[in-house]
Amino acid sequence: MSSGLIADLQPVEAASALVRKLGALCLMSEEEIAFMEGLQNNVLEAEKGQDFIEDGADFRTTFVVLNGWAIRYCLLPSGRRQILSYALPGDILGLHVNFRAKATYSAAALTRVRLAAVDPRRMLEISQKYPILAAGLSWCTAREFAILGDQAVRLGRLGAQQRLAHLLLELWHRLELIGKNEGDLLDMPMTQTDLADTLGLSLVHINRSLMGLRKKGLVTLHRDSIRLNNIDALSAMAEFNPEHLAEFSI
Amino acid sequence: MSSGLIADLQPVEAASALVRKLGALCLMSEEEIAFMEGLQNNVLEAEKGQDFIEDGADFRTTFVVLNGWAIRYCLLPSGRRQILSYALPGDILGLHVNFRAKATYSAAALTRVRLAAVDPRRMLEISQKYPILAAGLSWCTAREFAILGDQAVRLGRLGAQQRLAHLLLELWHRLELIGKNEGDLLDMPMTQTDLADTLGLSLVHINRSLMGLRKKGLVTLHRDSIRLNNIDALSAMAEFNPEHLAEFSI
DNA sequence: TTGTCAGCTTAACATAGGTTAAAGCGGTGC
DNA sequence: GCACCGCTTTAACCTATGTTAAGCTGACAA
Repeated sequence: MSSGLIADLQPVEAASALVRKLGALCLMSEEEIAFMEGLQNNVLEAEKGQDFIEDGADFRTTFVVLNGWAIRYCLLPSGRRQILSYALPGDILGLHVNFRAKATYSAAALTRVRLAAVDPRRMLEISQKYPILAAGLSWCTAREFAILGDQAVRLGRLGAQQRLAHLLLELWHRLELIGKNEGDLLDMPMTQTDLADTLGLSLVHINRSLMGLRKKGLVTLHRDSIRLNNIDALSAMAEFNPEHLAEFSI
Repeated sequence: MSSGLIADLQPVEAASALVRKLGALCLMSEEEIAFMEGLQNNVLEAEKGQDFIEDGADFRTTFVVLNGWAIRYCLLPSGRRQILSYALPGDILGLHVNFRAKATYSAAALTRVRLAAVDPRRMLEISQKYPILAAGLSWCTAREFAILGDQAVRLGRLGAQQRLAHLLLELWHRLELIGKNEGDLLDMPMTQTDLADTLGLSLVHINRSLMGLRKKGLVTLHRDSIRLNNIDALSAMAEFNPEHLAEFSI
């Protein structure tokens, strides 16, 4: 089928999403890259909707998201759910699980997702042997904090349309960093129920707010994606601060 | 409130709430204890209300709270404030600041507070040289995540009285671990305006909710403290999960 | 083709919480 | 002792969001 010319070969993803992400942040040696890739050999797959971390259960594995989306969430005794954050390709779940006995949140696959399972002791090993990688992981941690902080700001101090716009902008910027956006078109694998549980609103009000943004011409809705028609206007109305997700500078 | 510059802080003598906290979690060698104590030599003092970390500013110092309370918060362009978390004695602010150029939140003294300023490179040094300490710090990080996650749950999925009760229980449990509670009496250095900005409510509604909890006999209000009359009943009504703050087990 | 099902949309009505305003209350400085 | 000031408390009224309920739509399978 192939003509045998090198030029005909399909470019293969040269590196895992995590290595590409870290590579965008700091200059890694061949050895460091090899080590990080080696960490991700134990690959698991979770079906859409499947839980792979459970709040309160023993939790001694670190997961790296290879592709697909996952959510971190808490379930309350009353049955209400709060989604804490979205995990995108290259994100790490349970980076600081180390010796903590129990998970403090659950995680589930939002789409079919491929995960690398890593022994957290190997993550500690990184800190001891590879200072550059350690700095990169530390940056990932700081970023996770900033993302969760922004989530608290949305929930505490923004109105419904603002919350929606703010979340869409966060996801758009994060996908931008890992090169998974097509212009201003944003992938939307989550349902409106998921959005409601993320933004502390009811399903009905999520729909109202989405229609409100559409009526203002700020977004265009598609089946599994959403177009951000005016990122500047959205950022202004949502009081969004992209600095919190800003790229690395040494 | 003030200029927020580190240079404004008053230098005073050293102490070590953090070593006591870590000591409760893991067995440290003399050398490790000495190292941790040595980190906390550069002591500063912040007046009540004084900012010492500013969102967006260059941020290359890690702070250890020696005594007093601080808050982490974000200010929105509209002027609204969201308090993200309370920092108590032994807590670390900016543990993962490392090479991240800018702070993604502000921090201010809620009471007069004594802080140890640490070069974040020395925190990285810990990971390389002292595995036990590194595990302890990793535990601190995981705990901060759990606390911030609980804050998101409060804001997203609890009613006003539940949010209040949930926050009071969190603080009570955290103070319990560092031995700063007197029975069920909880220190309350924050104003009702602070509570409002923590819980995503208005000042008036915070007061209504507080009165509601009092009317139910769940709390007794004092000038600068609050008595939790029935921790079990409070935990049940707030759907509070103390496991998220549980103590260490190796 | 048709039935089913998950997810989306809309409407009518209910309520938790916001806003504004004003009074009370306990320190602190003069 | 008085005046001020930050903080708390309460009341009256308003609005954003929740709830319930009912169609709607498109995908998929029999």
